Amino acid sequence: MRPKNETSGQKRSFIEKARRAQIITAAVDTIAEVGYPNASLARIADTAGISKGVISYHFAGKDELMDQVVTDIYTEIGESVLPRIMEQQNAADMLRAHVRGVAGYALAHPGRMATLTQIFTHARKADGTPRYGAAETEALYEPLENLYRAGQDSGEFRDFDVRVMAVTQQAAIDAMFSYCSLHPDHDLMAYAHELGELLVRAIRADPPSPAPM
Amino acid sequence: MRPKNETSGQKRSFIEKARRAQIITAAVDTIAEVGYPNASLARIADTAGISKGVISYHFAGKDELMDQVVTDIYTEIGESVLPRIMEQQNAADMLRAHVRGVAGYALAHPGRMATLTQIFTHARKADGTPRYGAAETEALYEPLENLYRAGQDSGEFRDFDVRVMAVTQQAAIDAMFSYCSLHPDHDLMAYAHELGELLVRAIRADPPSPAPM
DNA sequence: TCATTTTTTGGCCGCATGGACAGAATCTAG
DNA sequence: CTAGATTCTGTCCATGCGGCCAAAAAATGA
Repeated sequence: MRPKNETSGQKRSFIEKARRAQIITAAVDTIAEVGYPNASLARIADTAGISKGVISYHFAGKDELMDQVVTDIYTEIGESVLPRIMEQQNAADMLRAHVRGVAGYALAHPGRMATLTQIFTHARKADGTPRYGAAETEALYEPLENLYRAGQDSGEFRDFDVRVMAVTQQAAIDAMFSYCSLHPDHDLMAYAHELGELLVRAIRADPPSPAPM
Repeated sequence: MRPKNETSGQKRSFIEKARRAQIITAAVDTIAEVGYPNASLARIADTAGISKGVISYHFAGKDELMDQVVTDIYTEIGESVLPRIMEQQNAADMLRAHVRGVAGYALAHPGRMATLTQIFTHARKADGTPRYGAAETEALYEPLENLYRAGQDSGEFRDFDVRVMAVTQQAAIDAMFSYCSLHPDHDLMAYAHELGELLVRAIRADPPSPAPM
């Protein structure tokens, strides 16, 4: 029986939420450590120190659990990065803030970002097609494209295909995490700084003249 | 018993090679169609129209089969793209030729490229770690970095971190394929052209003056 | 032709997975 | 204290995997 969450009120609901949160945390840690394909329900339960059946009790299945993990991390990233972007004064700095902000979040919450990409790349539906496909990535591209267009309107950025650039920027950021997790000696923030510069130069407007001093 | 391939000579060897090639082709087609996680030996054998045991007879295991698939496609790409790069006269055009050359190969051999990335991202060793990791990607980055350095030496390119750029370019190309396979309406060559421009601009030297006519 | 070798078949094995479930343990309310 | 609801445990199950193998089939060579 799933809990009713109706008349029982606050305390029951709190326990319920706490258990779910605990399981989600265990899922994140497990995926980050052993990768999605090896993060079985049994292993996640083991990490949480509970029996496997508890997961089935609190979640409809592995799919719902992964959905929760994704939305949890996703909203957390947004809350962390968006303010940093909004405090910038121009589009180029916003772009740089995006790259560095995401990198900063990854540093502050090791494994969270890796877990997200693990789920995105490995989770599949029953028929074998990727579970998080076009719709989810579209949500990532849209704000980037708005940023590009704002820069184009203000004259900061040249004319370019915003969709290609959005795909490229997102892929470049993903690759940054993959590479830095594989080569821990490479400083992530330094990488982010360099990548931000690459991206800005790729789309900035041509300087009308050799800017005089 | 595995064949000896010693005194028996040509004909036996030819049959052996043909079977292996047939199986490899079936593996590529299967992975491209249903994705690596669903491309079981049984399914690959089914695609090839043979019994599952034949694969075990001609290959040591799934790992060796995948190794063959990877090296086959990989050398084929090199043979297709390298000449196009070499006929260019400067580093920027070489970079553009690289992007467009890989895109052209993907168009000429649908599924091959997707299969390669499928194997890279999903194939795992027994312990769960990725089977194709740092060493394989390093082989991809090295020629790119040499190209960048040549451009830097000639003054075409500015000073930048060649490693970050190599990772970024490779990731951008991978993303191009992922995106275009998900959105078949988006023209791949047009995308490649746009991406080439983005990448060149990201690293080209600052124009010393508004180039006079 | 027929013995020998090479190749293929189809089924079996051990293993791991996600999910389901009966029953035990725990908590809550009267 | 007790009855009932809630939560947890451990086990069982069907499924699908890669790999293995005995025996059938086909190819080869004398």
